[in-house]
Amino acid sequence: MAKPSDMKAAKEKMSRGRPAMSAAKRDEMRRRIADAAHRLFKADGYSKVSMRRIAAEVGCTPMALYNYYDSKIDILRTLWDSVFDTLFAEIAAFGSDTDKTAYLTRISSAYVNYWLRNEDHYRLVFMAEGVTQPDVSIFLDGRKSLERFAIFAEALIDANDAPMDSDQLKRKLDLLICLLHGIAHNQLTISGYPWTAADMLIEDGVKAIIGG
Amino acid sequence: MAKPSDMKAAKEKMSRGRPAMSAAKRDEMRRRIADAAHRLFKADGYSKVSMRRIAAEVGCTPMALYNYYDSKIDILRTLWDSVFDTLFAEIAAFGSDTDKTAYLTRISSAYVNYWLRNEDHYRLVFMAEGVTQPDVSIFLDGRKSLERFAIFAEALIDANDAPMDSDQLKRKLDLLICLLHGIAHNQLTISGYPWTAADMLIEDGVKAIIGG
DNA sequence: TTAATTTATTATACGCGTATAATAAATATA
DNA sequence: TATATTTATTATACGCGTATAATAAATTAA
Repeated sequence: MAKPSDMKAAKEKMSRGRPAMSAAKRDEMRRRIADAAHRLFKADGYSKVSMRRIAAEVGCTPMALYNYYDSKIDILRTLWDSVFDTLFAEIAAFGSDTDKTAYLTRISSAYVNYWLRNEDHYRLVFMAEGVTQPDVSIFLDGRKSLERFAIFAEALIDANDAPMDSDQLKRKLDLLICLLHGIAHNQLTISGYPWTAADMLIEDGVKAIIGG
Repeated sequence: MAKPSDMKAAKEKMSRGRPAMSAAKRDEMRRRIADAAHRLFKADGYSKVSMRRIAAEVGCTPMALYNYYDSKIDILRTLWDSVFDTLFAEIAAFGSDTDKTAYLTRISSAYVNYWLRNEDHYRLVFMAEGVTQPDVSIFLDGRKSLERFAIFAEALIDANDAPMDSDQLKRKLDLLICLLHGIAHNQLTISGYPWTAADMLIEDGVKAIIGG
Protein backbone atom coordinates (compact mmCIF):
# COMPACT_ATOMS: atom_id res chain seq x y z
CA MET A 1 0.00 0.00 0.00
CA ALA A 2 2.96 2.31 0.46
CA LYS A 3 3.16 4.99 -2.17
CA PRO A 4 6.55 5.93 -3.56
CA SER A 5 6.45 9.20 -1.65
CA ASP A 6 5.93 7.26 1.56
CA MET A 7 8.87 5.04 0.76
CA LYS A 8 10.99 8.08 0.27
CA ALA A 9 9.68 9.54 3.50
CA ALA A 10 10.66 6.32 5.19
CA LYS A 11 14.14 6.83 3.82
CA GLU A 12 13.93 10.41 5.05
CA LYS A 13 14.51 11.69 1.55
CA MET A 14 11.74 14.10 0.74
CA SER A 15 13.55 16.87 -1.05
CA ARG A 16 15.36 16.56 -4.31
CA GLY A 17 18.86 17.83 -4.98
CA ARG A 18 22.23 16.43 -4.05
CA PRO A 19 21.84 14.63 -0.73
CA ALA A 20 23.77 15.82 2.26
CA MET A 21 26.86 13.87 3.11
CA SER A 22 26.27 11.05 5.54
CA ALA A 23 27.15 11.76 9.16
CA ALA A 24 29.82 9.08 8.98
CA LYS A 25 31.41 10.67 5.93
CA ARG A 26 31.28 14.10 7.53
CA ASP A 27 32.85 12.83 10.72
CA GLU A 28 35.56 11.02 8.82
CA MET A 29 36.43 14.15 6.89
CA ARG A 30 36.36 16.21 10.09
CA ARG A 31 38.73 13.76 11.70
CA ARG A 32 41.05 13.76 8.69
CA ILE A 33 41.23 17.54 8.92
CA ALA A 34 41.69 17.52 12.70
CA ASP A 35 44.44 14.90 12.45
CA ALA A 36 46.28 16.83 9.76
CA ALA A 37 45.95 20.05 11.75
CA HIS A 38 47.13 18.33 14.93
CA ARG A 39 50.24 17.00 13.17
CA LEU A 40 51.06 20.40 11.72
CA PHE A 41 50.27 22.39 14.90
CA LYS A 42 52.43 20.05 16.94
CA ALA A 43 55.31 20.41 14.52
CA ASP A 44 55.15 24.13 13.77
CA GLY A 45 52.70 25.77 16.16
CA TYR A 46 49.23 27.10 15.55
CA SER A 47 50.12 30.49 14.16
CA LYS A 48 52.68 29.20 11.69
CA VAL A 49 50.28 26.71 10.12
CA SER A 50 47.99 28.21 7.51
CA MET A 51 44.62 26.98 6.32
CA ARG A 52 46.26 26.62 2.92
CA ARG A 53 48.79 24.18 4.39
CA ILE A 54 46.18 22.16 6.24
CA ALA A 55 44.21 21.95 3.00
CA ALA A 56 47.28 20.78 1.11
CA GLU A 57 47.93 18.13 3.78
CA VAL A 58 44.32 16.94 3.57
CA GLY A 59 44.24 17.18 -0.21
CA CYS A 60 41.54 19.78 -0.77
CA THR A 61 41.27 23.50 -1.31
CA PRO A 62 41.46 25.90 1.61
CA MET A 63 37.80 26.82 1.36
CA ALA A 64 36.66 23.20 1.42
CA LEU A 65 37.77 23.14 5.06
CA TYR A 66 35.01 25.60 5.82
CA ASN A 67 32.40 22.97 5.07
CA TYR A 68 33.62 21.09 8.13
CA TYR A 69 34.87 23.80 10.46
CA ASP A 70 33.72 27.38 10.90
CA SER A 71 37.21 28.79 11.18
CA LYS A 72 40.82 27.96 11.91
CA ILE A 73 40.30 28.48 15.64
CA ASP A 74 37.33 26.11 15.46
CA ILE A 75 39.71 23.36 14.38
CA LEU A 76 41.95 24.09 17.34
CA ARG A 77 38.98 24.10 19.72
CA THR A 78 38.03 20.64 18.51
CA LEU A 79 41.50 19.45 19.44
CA TRP A 80 41.16 21.14 22.83
CA ASP A 81 37.89 19.32 23.34
CA SER A 82 39.42 15.93 22.74
CA VAL A 83 42.28 16.74 25.09
CA PHE A 84 39.85 17.70 27.86
CA ASP A 85 37.76 14.59 27.14
CA THR A 86 40.78 12.42 27.83
CA LEU A 87 41.86 14.39 30.86
CA PHE A 88 38.50 14.44 32.62
CA ALA A 89 37.83 10.80 31.79
CA GLU A 90 41.02 10.04 33.70
CA ILE A 91 39.87 12.14 36.64
CA ALA A 92 36.37 10.66 36.66
CA ALA A 93 37.92 7.20 36.92
CA PHE A 94 38.82 7.93 40.56
CA GLY A 95 36.09 6.87 42.93
CA SER A 96 35.21 9.38 45.62
CA ASP A 97 36.75 8.94 49.02
CA THR A 98 35.78 9.05 52.66
CA ASP A 99 38.50 11.62 53.28
CA LYS A 100 37.11 14.50 51.25
CA THR A 101 40.24 16.60 51.43
CA ALA A 102 42.34 13.70 50.21
CA TYR A 103 39.94 13.25 47.30
CA LEU A 104 40.12 16.91 46.27
CA THR A 105 43.88 16.74 46.54
CA ARG A 106 44.00 13.57 44.47
CA ILE A 107 41.93 14.87 41.57
CA SER A 108 43.85 18.15 41.66
CA SER A 109 47.02 16.16 41.42
CA ALA A 110 45.64 14.10 38.56
CA TYR A 111 44.71 17.27 36.74
CA VAL A 112 48.14 18.85 37.08
CA ASN A 113 50.00 15.65 36.39
CA TYR A 114 48.05 15.10 33.19
CA TRP A 115 49.44 18.37 31.89
CA LEU A 116 52.92 17.51 33.12
CA ARG A 117 52.79 14.11 31.39
CA ASN A 118 51.32 15.59 28.22
CA GLU A 119 53.27 18.77 27.73
CA ASP A 120 52.31 18.95 24.05
CA HIS A 121 48.64 18.99 25.01
CA TYR A 122 49.23 21.70 27.57
CA ARG A 123 51.01 23.81 24.99
CA LEU A 124 48.28 23.16 22.46
CA VAL A 125 45.60 24.38 24.85
CA PHE A 126 47.27 27.06 26.93
CA MET A 127 50.21 28.28 24.92
CA ALA A 128 49.15 28.22 21.30
CA GLU A 129 50.62 31.24 19.56
CA GLY A 130 48.22 33.33 17.59
CA VAL A 131 45.24 32.55 19.81
CA THR A 132 43.39 35.65 20.91
CA GLN A 133 42.28 36.10 24.50
CA PRO A 134 38.57 36.05 23.67
CA ASP A 135 39.08 32.77 21.85
CA VAL A 136 40.37 31.22 25.04
CA SER A 137 37.92 32.80 27.41
CA ILE A 138 34.93 31.84 25.27
CA PHE A 139 36.19 28.30 25.50
CA LEU A 140 36.93 28.37 29.20
CA ASP A 141 33.71 30.21 30.07
CA GLY A 142 31.64 27.90 27.92
CA ARG A 143 28.98 25.65 29.36
CA LYS A 144 30.90 22.48 28.57
CA SER A 145 33.93 23.67 30.52
CA LEU A 146 31.81 24.57 33.50
CA GLU A 147 30.27 21.12 33.46
CA ARG A 148 33.70 19.58 33.35
CA PHE A 149 35.03 21.60 36.24
CA ALA A 150 31.91 20.79 38.23
CA ILE A 151 33.74 17.77 39.60
CA PHE A 152 36.15 20.18 41.28
CA ALA A 153 33.26 22.31 42.53
CA GLU A 154 31.61 19.31 44.16
CA ALA A 155 34.83 18.12 45.70
CA LEU A 156 35.40 21.63 47.04
CA ILE A 157 31.96 21.68 48.63
CA ASP A 158 32.55 18.31 50.27
CA ALA A 159 36.03 19.15 51.49
CA ASN A 160 35.43 22.69 52.68
CA ASP A 161 35.35 23.33 56.40
CA ALA A 162 32.17 25.36 56.41
CA PRO A 163 29.13 25.51 54.14
CA MET A 164 29.54 27.86 51.19
CA ASP A 165 27.18 29.92 49.12
CA SER A 166 27.58 29.87 45.36
CA ASP A 167 29.86 32.86 44.97
CA GLN A 168 32.13 31.73 47.77
CA LEU A 169 32.29 28.44 45.91
CA LYS A 170 32.99 30.18 42.62
CA ARG A 171 35.79 32.22 44.16
CA LYS A 172 37.40 29.17 45.66
CA LEU A 173 37.00 27.20 42.46
CA ASP A 174 38.60 29.97 40.41
CA LEU A 175 41.40 30.19 42.94
CA LEU A 176 41.98 26.46 42.77
CA ILE A 177 42.03 26.34 38.97
CA CYS A 178 44.40 29.30 38.84
CA LEU A 179 46.68 27.54 41.27
CA LEU A 180 46.66 24.24 39.40
CA HIS A 181 47.38 25.92 36.09
CA GLY A 182 50.05 28.03 37.74
CA ILE A 183 51.81 24.95 39.07
CA ALA A 184 51.68 23.21 35.70
CA HIS A 185 52.68 26.32 33.82
CA ASN A 186 55.68 27.07 36.01
CA GLN A 187 56.94 23.51 35.93
CA LEU A 188 56.61 23.33 32.17
CA THR A 189 57.85 26.75 31.15
CA ILE A 190 60.47 27.53 33.81
CA SER A 191 61.97 24.10 33.88
CA GLY A 192 65.43 25.30 34.91
CA TYR A 193 64.23 26.31 38.37
CA PRO A 194 64.12 23.62 41.09
CA TRP A 195 60.42 23.78 41.83
CA THR A 196 58.97 22.16 44.86
CA ALA A 197 57.26 18.95 43.72
CA ALA A 198 53.87 19.65 42.21
CA ASP A 199 52.10 17.33 44.64
CA MET A 200 53.46 19.19 47.64
CA LEU A 201 52.38 22.52 46.22
CA ILE A 202 48.95 21.09 45.54
CA GLU A 203 48.62 19.74 49.07
CA ASP A 204 49.53 23.14 50.54
CA GLY A 205 47.30 25.02 48.15
CA VAL A 206 44.25 22.85 48.66
CA LYS A 207 44.59 23.15 52.43
CA ALA A 208 44.86 26.94 52.24
CA ILE A 209 41.84 27.23 49.98
CA ILE A 210 39.48 24.99 51.93
CA GLY A 211 40.65 26.33 55.26
CA GLY A 212 40.46 30.06 54.49
CA MET B 1 92.98 75.37 18.80
CA ALA B 2 89.99 73.21 18.12
CA LYS B 3 90.04 71.77 14.65
CA PRO B 4 86.78 71.67 12.71
CA SER B 5 86.63 67.90 13.23
CA ASP B 6 86.77 68.49 16.98
CA MET B 7 83.98 71.00 16.77
CA LYS B 8 81.88 68.50 14.99
CA ALA B 9 82.76 65.87 17.54
CA ALA B 10 81.62 68.26 20.22
CA LYS B 11 78.33 68.55 18.41
CA GLU B 12 78.33 64.75 18.15
CA LYS B 13 78.08 65.00 14.39
CA MET B 14 80.97 63.07 12.91
CA SER B 15 79.34 61.24 10.05
CA ARG B 16 77.75 62.71 7.03
CA GLY B 17 74.36 61.84 5.66
CA ARG B 18 70.92 62.88 6.78
CA PRO B 19 71.01 63.35 10.54
CA ALA B 20 68.85 61.21 12.73
CA MET B 21 65.67 62.80 13.97
CA SER B 22 66.02 64.53 17.32
CA ALA B 23 64.84 62.59 20.33
CA ALA B 24 62.17 65.22 20.90
CA LYS B 25 60.87 64.88 17.36
CA ARG B 26 60.86 61.09 17.63
CA ASP B 27 59.02 61.17 20.92
CA GLU B 28 56.48 63.63 19.57
CA MET B 29 55.79 61.41 16.58
CA ARG B 30 55.58 58.34 18.83
CA ARG B 31 53.05 60.12 20.99
CA ARG B 32 51.02 61.26 17.98
CA ILE B 33 50.86 57.65 16.82
CA ALA B 34 50.04 56.33 20.30
CA ASP B 35 47.31 58.94 20.76
CA ALA B 36 45.74 58.15 17.41
CA ALA B 37 45.90 54.42 18.14
CA HIS B 38 44.42 54.92 21.61
CA ARG B 39 41.48 56.86 20.17
CA LEU B 40 40.82 54.22 17.54
CA PHE B 41 41.34 51.22 19.85
CA LYS B 42 38.98 52.74 22.41
CA ALA B 43 36.36 53.31 19.76
CA ASP B 44 36.59 50.10 17.75
CA GLY B 45 38.84 47.66 19.60
CA TYR B 46 42.37 46.58 18.85
CA SER B 47 41.63 43.90 16.28
CA LYS B 48 39.28 46.05 14.21
CA VAL B 49 41.80 48.87 13.85
CA SER B 50 44.35 48.35 11.11
CA MET B 51 47.78 49.86 10.72
CA ARG B 52 46.44 51.45 7.56
CA ARG B 53 43.77 53.26 9.57
CA ILE B 54 46.20 54.42 12.24
CA ALA B 55 48.44 55.72 9.48
CA ALA B 56 45.54 57.58 7.88
CA GLU B 57 44.64 59.13 11.26
CA VAL B 58 48.23 60.21 11.81
CA GLY B 59 48.65 61.34 8.22
CA CYS B 60 51.41 59.05 7.01
CA THR B 61 51.77 55.77 5.17
CA PRO B 62 51.34 52.49 7.00
CA MET B 63 55.01 51.63 6.75
CA ALA B 64 56.11 54.96 8.21
CA LEU B 65 54.68 53.73 11.53
CA TYR B 66 57.38 51.11 11.58
CA ASN B 67 60.03 53.78 12.08
CA TYR B 68 58.54 54.46 15.47
CA TYR B 69 57.10 51.11 16.55
CA ASP B 70 58.23 47.58 15.77
CA SER B 71 54.73 46.26 15.21
CA LYS B 72 51.08 46.85 15.88
CA ILE B 73 51.26 45.02 19.21
CA ASP B 74 54.22 47.22 20.15
CA ILE B 75 51.93 50.24 19.93
CA LEU B 76 49.42 48.55 22.23
CA ARG B 77 52.16 47.62 24.69
CA THR B 78 53.19 51.26 24.88
CA LEU B 79 49.63 52.13 25.86
CA TRP B 80 49.67 49.35 28.44
CA ASP B 81 52.86 50.78 29.85
CA SER B 82 51.35 54.21 30.35
CA VAL B 83 48.30 52.69 32.00
CA PHE B 84 50.47 50.76 34.47
CA ASP B 85 52.59 53.86 35.08
CA THR B 86 49.49 55.74 36.21
CA LEU B 87 48.15 52.85 38.25
CA PHE B 88 51.32 52.10 40.19
CA ALA B 89 52.04 55.76 40.75
CA GLU B 90 48.69 55.89 42.50
CA ILE B 91 49.56 52.86 44.60
CA ALA B 92 53.02 54.13 45.47
CA ALA B 93 51.44 57.32 46.80
CA PHE B 94 50.19 55.39 49.84
CA GLY B 95 52.66 55.46 52.69
CA SER B 96 53.29 52.12 54.37
CA ASP B 97 51.42 51.37 57.55
CA THR B 98 52.05 49.97 60.99
CA ASP B 99 49.33 47.40 60.40
CA LYS B 100 50.92 45.41 57.61
CA THR B 101 47.80 43.47 56.75
CA ALA B 102 45.81 46.67 56.46
CA TYR B 103 48.48 48.06 54.14
CA LEU B 104 48.42 45.01 51.88
CA THR B 105 44.65 45.19 51.83
CA ARG B 106 44.70 48.87 51.02
CA ILE B 107 47.07 48.63 48.06
CA SER B 108 45.17 45.59 46.79
CA SER B 109 42.01 47.61 46.99
CA ALA B 110 43.65 50.52 45.19
CA TYR B 111 44.78 48.17 42.46
CA VAL B 112 41.33 46.67 41.90
CA ASN B 113 39.52 49.97 42.22
CA TYR B 114 41.77 51.56 39.63
CA TRP B 115 40.53 48.99 37.12
CA LEU B 116 36.94 49.46 38.26
CA ARG B 117 37.18 53.22 37.87
CA ASN B 118 38.97 52.92 34.51
CA GLU B 119 37.12 50.17 32.76
CA ASP B 120 38.41 51.28 29.37
CA HIS B 121 41.97 50.81 30.57
CA TYR B 122 41.17 47.38 31.94
CA ARG B 123 39.66 46.35 28.63
CA LEU B 124 42.61 47.77 26.76
CA VAL B 125 45.07 45.73 28.81
CA PHE B 126 43.23 42.53 29.62
CA MET B 127 40.50 42.18 27.06
CA ALA B 128 41.91 43.48 23.80
CA GLU B 129 40.62 41.30 21.00
CA GLY B 130 43.22 40.00 18.64
CA VAL B 131 45.99 39.87 21.22
CA THR B 132 47.78 36.55 21.28
CA GLN B 133 48.58 34.81 24.55
CA PRO B 134 52.35 35.07 24.10
CA ASP B 135 51.98 38.80 23.56
CA VAL B 136 50.34 39.11 26.95
CA SER B 137 52.60 36.75 28.83
CA ILE B 138 55.74 38.36 27.44
CA PHE B 139 54.42 41.60 28.82
CA LEU B 140 53.35 40.22 32.17
CA ASP B 141 56.50 38.13 32.61
CA GLY B 142 58.70 41.03 31.64
CA ARG B 143 61.21 42.55 34.03
CA LYS B 144 59.33 45.83 34.24
CA SER B 145 56.13 44.10 35.35
CA LEU B 146 57.97 42.13 37.98
CA GLU B 147 59.47 45.33 39.33
CA ARG B 148 56.06 46.92 39.44
CA PHE B 149 54.49 44.04 41.31
CA ALA B 150 57.40 44.01 43.73
CA ILE B 151 55.42 46.40 45.94
CA PHE B 152 52.88 43.61 46.41
CA ALA B 153 55.64 41.10 47.08
CA GLU B 154 57.13 43.29 49.81
CA ALA B 155 53.76 43.95 51.38
CA LEU B 156 53.10 40.19 51.32
CA ILE B 157 56.38 39.50 53.11
CA ASP B 158 55.59 42.08 55.79
CA ALA B 159 52.02 40.96 56.27
CA ASN B 160 52.55 37.21 56.18
CA ASP B 161 52.25 35.31 59.43
CA ALA B 162 55.45 33.32 59.02
CA PRO B 163 58.71 33.91 57.11
CA MET B 164 58.59 32.75 53.51
CA ASP B 165 61.14 31.52 51.06
CA SER B 166 61.10 32.91 47.54
CA ASP B 167 58.89 30.32 45.90
CA GLN B 168 56.35 30.43 48.70
CA LEU B 169 56.34 34.17 48.13
CA LYS B 170 55.99 33.75 44.38
CA ARG B 171 53.06 31.37 44.82
CA LYS B 172 51.29 33.71 47.17
CA LEU B 173 51.97 36.67 44.94
CA ASP B 174 50.59 34.86 41.90
CA LEU B 175 47.56 33.83 43.92
CA LEU B 176 46.98 37.38 45.04
CA ILE B 177 47.28 38.84 41.55
CA CYS B 178 44.94 36.16 40.16
CA LEU B 179 42.45 37.01 42.85
CA LEU B 180 42.62 40.75 42.29
CA HIS B 181 42.24 40.39 38.54
CA GLY B 182 39.42 37.90 39.08
CA ILE B 183 37.53 40.35 41.25
CA ALA B 184 37.97 43.17 38.76
CA HIS B 185 37.16 40.95 35.82
CA ASN B 186 33.98 39.56 37.32
CA GLN B 187 32.70 42.95 38.40
CA LEU B 188 33.38 44.46 35.00
CA THR B 189 32.26 41.64 32.72
CA ILE B 190 29.40 40.04 34.70
CA SER B 191 27.87 43.27 35.82
CA GLY B 192 24.35 41.86 36.03
CA TYR B 193 25.23 39.68 39.01
CA PRO B 194 25.07 41.21 42.51
CA TRP B 195 28.67 40.67 43.47
CA THR B 196 29.85 41.10 47.00
CA ALA B 197 31.63 44.46 47.23
CA ALA B 198 35.16 44.23 45.87
CA ASP B 199 36.67 45.51 49.11
CA MET B 200 35.05 42.74 51.13
CA LEU B 201 36.29 40.10 48.71
CA ILE B 202 39.76 41.58 48.90
CA GLU B 203 39.73 41.58 52.68
CA ASP B 204 38.71 37.90 52.77
CA GLY B 205 41.19 36.93 50.07
CA VAL B 206 44.15 38.71 51.59
CA LYS B 207 43.45 37.09 54.97
CA ALA B 208 43.24 33.63 53.41
CA ILE B 209 46.46 34.09 51.47
CA ILE B 210 48.61 35.43 54.30
CA GLY B 211 47.12 33.00 56.80
CA GLY B 212 47.44 29.81 54.74
C1' DT C 1 16.38 12.50 -21.01
C1' DT C 2 16.09 17.00 -19.38
C1' DA C 3 15.26 20.52 -16.07
C1' DA C 4 15.14 21.84 -11.35
C1' DT C 5 17.12 21.79 -7.00
C1' DT C 6 20.22 21.03 -3.28
C1' DT C 7 24.99 20.17 -1.65
C1' DA C 8 30.08 20.27 -2.07
C1' DT C 9 33.92 22.29 -3.95
C1' DT C 10 36.62 25.62 -6.18
C1' DA C 11 37.90 30.36 -7.93
C1' DT C 12 38.28 34.88 -7.01
C1' DA C 13 38.90 38.78 -4.29
C1' DC C 14 39.50 41.77 -0.06
C1' DG C 15 41.87 43.84 3.69
C1' DC C 16 45.18 42.51 6.89
C1' DG C 17 50.35 42.83 9.04
C1' DT C 18 54.60 43.61 7.44
C1' DA C 19 59.19 42.34 4.59
C1' DT C 20 61.73 44.26 1.04
C1' DA C 21 63.09 47.47 -2.37
C1' DA C 22 62.93 51.88 -4.30
C1' DT C 23 62.87 56.69 -3.53
C1' DA C 24 63.18 61.18 -1.28
C1' DA C 25 65.34 64.18 2.04
C1' DA C 26 69.17 66.02 4.47
C1' DT C 27 73.68 66.34 5.51
C1' DA C 28 79.34 66.21 4.91
C1' DT C 29 82.88 66.04 1.74
C1' DA C 30 85.33 66.81 -2.73
C1' DT D 1 78.10 72.88 -6.91
C1' DA D 2 78.26 67.97 -7.36
C1' DT D 3 78.70 63.58 -5.06
C1' DA D 4 78.61 60.34 -1.45
C1' DT D 5 76.29 58.85 2.51
C1' DT D 6 72.86 58.29 5.97
C1' DT D 7 67.99 58.60 7.39
C1' DA D 8 62.96 58.81 6.56
C1' DT D 9 59.30 57.69 3.78
C1' DT D 10 56.81 55.44 0.28
C1' DA D 11 55.74 51.71 -3.16
C1' DT D 12 55.32 47.17 -3.99
C1' DA D 13 54.50 42.56 -2.92
C1' DC D 14 53.63 38.27 -0.11
C1' DG D 15 50.99 35.03 2.43
C1' DC D 16 47.39 35.18 5.62
C1' DG D 17 42.06 34.16 7.06
C1' DT D 18 37.99 34.05 4.93
C1' DA D 19 33.62 36.31 2.37
C1' DT D 20 31.44 35.81 -1.82
C1' DA D 21 30.40 34.06 -6.25
C1' DA D 22 30.82 30.65 -9.62
C1' DT D 23 30.94 25.90 -10.66
C1' DA D 24 30.56 20.88 -10.22
C1' DA D 25 28.21 16.92 -8.42
C1' DA D 26 24.25 14.35 -7.14
C1' DT D 27 19.75 13.75 -6.69
C1' DT D 28 14.27 14.12 -7.84
C1' DA D 29 10.51 15.62 -10.82
C1' DA D 30 8.74 16.38 -15.30
